[in-house]
This record gives sequence, C-alpha cells and structure tokens, in this order.
Amino acid sequence: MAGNTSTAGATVTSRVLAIIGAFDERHRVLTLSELARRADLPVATVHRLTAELVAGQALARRPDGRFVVGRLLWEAGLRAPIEGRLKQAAEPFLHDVYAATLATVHLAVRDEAKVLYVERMAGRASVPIVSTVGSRLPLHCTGVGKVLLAHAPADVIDTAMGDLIRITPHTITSADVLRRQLETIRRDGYATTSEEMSPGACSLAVPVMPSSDPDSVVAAIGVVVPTLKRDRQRLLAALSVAARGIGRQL
Amino acid sequence: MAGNTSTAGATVTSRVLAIIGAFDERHRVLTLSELARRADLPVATVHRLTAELVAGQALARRPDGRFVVGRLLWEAGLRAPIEGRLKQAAEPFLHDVYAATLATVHLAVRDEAKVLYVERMAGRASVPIVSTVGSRLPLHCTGVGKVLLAHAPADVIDTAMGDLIRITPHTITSADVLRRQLETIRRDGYATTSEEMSPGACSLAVPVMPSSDPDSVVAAIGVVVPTLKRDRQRLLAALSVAARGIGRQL
DNA sequence: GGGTAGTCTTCCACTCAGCGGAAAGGATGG
DNA sequence: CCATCCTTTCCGCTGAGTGGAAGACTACCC
Repeated sequence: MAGNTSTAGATVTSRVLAIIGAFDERHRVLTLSELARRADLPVATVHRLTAELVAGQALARRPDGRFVVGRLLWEAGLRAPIEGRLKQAAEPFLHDVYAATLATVHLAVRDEAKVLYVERMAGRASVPIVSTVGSRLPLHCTGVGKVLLAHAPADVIDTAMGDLIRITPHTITSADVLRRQLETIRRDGYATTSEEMSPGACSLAVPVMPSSDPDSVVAAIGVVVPTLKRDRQRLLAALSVAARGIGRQL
Repeated sequence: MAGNTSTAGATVTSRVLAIIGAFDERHRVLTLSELARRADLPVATVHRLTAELVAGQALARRPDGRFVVGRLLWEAGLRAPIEGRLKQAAEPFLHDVYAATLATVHLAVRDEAKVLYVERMAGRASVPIVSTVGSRLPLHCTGVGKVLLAHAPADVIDTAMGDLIRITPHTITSADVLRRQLETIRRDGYATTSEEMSPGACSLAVPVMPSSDPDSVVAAIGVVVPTLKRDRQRLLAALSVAARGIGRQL
C-alpha cells in the first residue's frame, strides 16, 4: 500500500476484512484500541480505516466513541445465501415446533468440527442460552451438535474426539462415553444433552435428511428446555414431524 | 491509491464498500461485469478486489463464476445492533400473531422517507410478497408504511407526498386521498392497504408506542393476507394486543 | 498536584501497493 | 466465420496508504 508498511504483503482489503472480522458474538461493541488489538493492526491505521468505514455506513460509531457493525454490512449479510434453501424450507416447520413447545428451537448445520447455528426461535418463556444465529459451538456438548457428529465422516469424529473441552461439570469429556452415545444416537434417531453446555438447560435434537437421499444428514433441529424429565416423548414427536417435513422440501 | 487511477480521491476502502453495496434485494448473485457496472468501477479493479474478498470469505464465488455475499459478511451482519432492543422485545409477540393468524407478519421502522423492514415471519400458507428483512419500500403503499407515515414529522410527510410512485393499479397516487387516509389512520389507530403494493395482497397494520411515551410511534407491526373482507376485526385484535405488549417492553 | 496509564487524534515524509487500459483467452450465438 | 459478450492476465506509473511519533485528553492513584 505505501512506504513504511510494517508487514509487507498485507493489502488494504485484508486490513478492512480484519477490522470487520474483529466483531464477533462476544465483541459487538469495540473501542478503537480494542479493534486495533483484535485486528492486529496499528492504531493509527485502524483509526483512518474506521473513519472511512463509518462514512460508508459499514460501521457505526456510538456517541461514546465505540464502534458497532453498521447498516451496510447488516444489509449485505441479509443477502448472503448461507444455507438459503435449507432455511427457507425449515422456517415454517420451526414455527410449528415453537408453537407446539414454546421452547427455544434451533436449526444447525455442521461446519467442519463445529455446529453452526443457522436459525433460532426463542420466546419469553425460553431458557436463556448462549447460542444465537451465527454461533459456532463445539459438536460434543449440544443436542444438534451430537446429532451432526454422530452422522459425520470418521475424520471429523476423530478431530472432535481429540478436543473434548469441558464447558460445565456435566460436559462429556471421555471419548469412550461419547462414542457409545453416538452409537445410541444413530440407532435411536435422536440425541439429548443435560446441562452439558449451559447449566439449567437440556436439549433434544433430531437429524434432517432429504427424503430423496435418506442416508445423508444435512442438518439438525433441536429444542432447549429446562428439563427433559417430563415431556421427552412429546418433544421428540414434534421434532420428528418437523424434520420429516423439512426433508420432504429438500 | 496508485499511479493511473481514473478517479483520484477514491480510496481502496470506498471501492470495497461499493462492491459490497452492489448486492441488494434484487441482485443477490452477480457476475464480475455486473458487479463492476453496479459498483461503477473498472472490471480489472473489481476482478482484483473480488479475488481478495473471496479469499477473505467476504464474498463467495459460485462454480459458474458468479459472486454472492460470503460468510464473513453474513456473520458481521448478524452482529449489527440494528434496532436490537426493538427486535428482541418484538420477537415473541410476532410469534404470537403469526401463530394466531398464519399470515405474514412484519415489524418495520421508518428510515427517512422509506419503510425499513426489520423482522418478518412467513409460513407456507402466507401470501407471496416482495418485502423481506432489510427491504426499504415507499411509505405510501404498504400497511406499516402508512402507519409510520401518519405519525411522521410534517417534512417527511411532505417529502413522501411529492413522490407517490405507482406500483400497482391500486396504488394511491393522489396526495389528497392519502392525506385523508392518514387522518383516518391517526384517528382509528390502524391502517389498511388493498393490493397497493402487490396484486392479491392486502395488509393491516398498527403503530407501536412505548408505554412510557405513548405519543411517539417507534415502529409498526402488520400482517399481509389475501383479503381483509373476512377477518379485519380478528387481525386488528391480534395486532393491537401484540403492539401493546411490545410497547410495554420498551 | 504530579505522575502514570490508558485512551483517541493529528501530522507527515517515504514508497510500494494499487491502478486500469490494453490485449489475450473463452464462451455463446447467429 | 465474425460479432459480442464475458473473464483473466499483464505491466509501468505514481499518489494513496502507511504508521511512528507527538500531542491532547481522561481517569485513577498516591
């Protein structure tokens, strides 16, 4: 870009993307220096680039000087065809499940060795939980994650097994225990978790298969509830119907 | 940026933003040359920049060579605090309205002299319509738009009145007729449209006011249905309850 | 009230990253 | 076969971009 660049080879574009990428789930509002640290760029550079991004509405600057993602990127993001067909097919069925259970409902796909939450529906009565749309969480400690893991290729399972990080005291960290669970999940067609990701939250999830190709699991849908004791069968019924419905649309 | 730039003063950043901004509701998939035309940049420049954007996942390139918005921007967009509090407060109530009516449900705010659709819920049975989340439509021909216009400052009303573009044969293009409608809307507390935006679609909408400040209209919610003949009262009841509920959360 | 540590902002001299016209390479279609 | 569209590559010129340094400001502590 210019004379005294510290790291030759870096382009303006890559710097801009680094700044945009500095915003994540846990960092929606950033000061200039936080932004610089997270993007790994000199403060002066970030200062100049953010000024332009704010001018172009890609970022917005709060009265207190902190930065947030702006309108331009919000609108661009809405145009992204991320799992577009899947989302569209699933939306009405997720409504149905939500209406029937009032639980938090998730639609997720596997992205390498992570669960990517594609859609979420939550209400007043729902359990407060971490996942939001766009979250990427480990596969081994969520309901949808376990379903996706159970139907993942062997190498992904191996990768996941090698990194069973503990999130709560109930998180499964033994590869043997998890392998046995995956077996059960494949056999029974559903997965459960008990406070393995968030204390006070249990989940139940089922796979989504296109009815044209019933062997490939393309997504998972699940619900999060305070406890599974009472109505496991009812939730399973609702999810199964929805999963079948979604599969038929694909 | 460099030697033989055609338009001096243009920065790399602004070019990147022009490329991102070239994607809109009606142009989600663009070829290289379309992108160049829409961003008003030389093809060679766009070619180079898109290569970097694709490398950084900001865009994705389809097998046929066309570009779409990529994962990075999708995720960044999700972090945008666009009407965040409003959306969060409204979501459960929109679910309720959807469940009760099975119609397409909208949450919208006014952005200058346009309606900006902030949230949408649609199902299988819903009327097919143009608006999606992020859409910006004229104020005078949609239900939520009329509500927002009726409670807008005088200068916005004047601006809107000066540009009553015709979309369907039923679109209101007479300022006098519209002014009388706005009066009625303010008096009755709701607005309707009949095929003024899309043929075969009617709508009914009500304003959302914070219960702490019942004179300021911060948003509008509405439903779209094939006809209002049958159940105007039922829809109005559902929307009123929801609007009151949302207002109480603000 | 002085010192330290953190912010954000402005300045500016150096220079290489970025520019884009031109030309070549494909694809399609009449 | 030429015409017209697309995409990709090439390359020499230069001003846009760079970031250290210095200044301004705030906040906290002793």
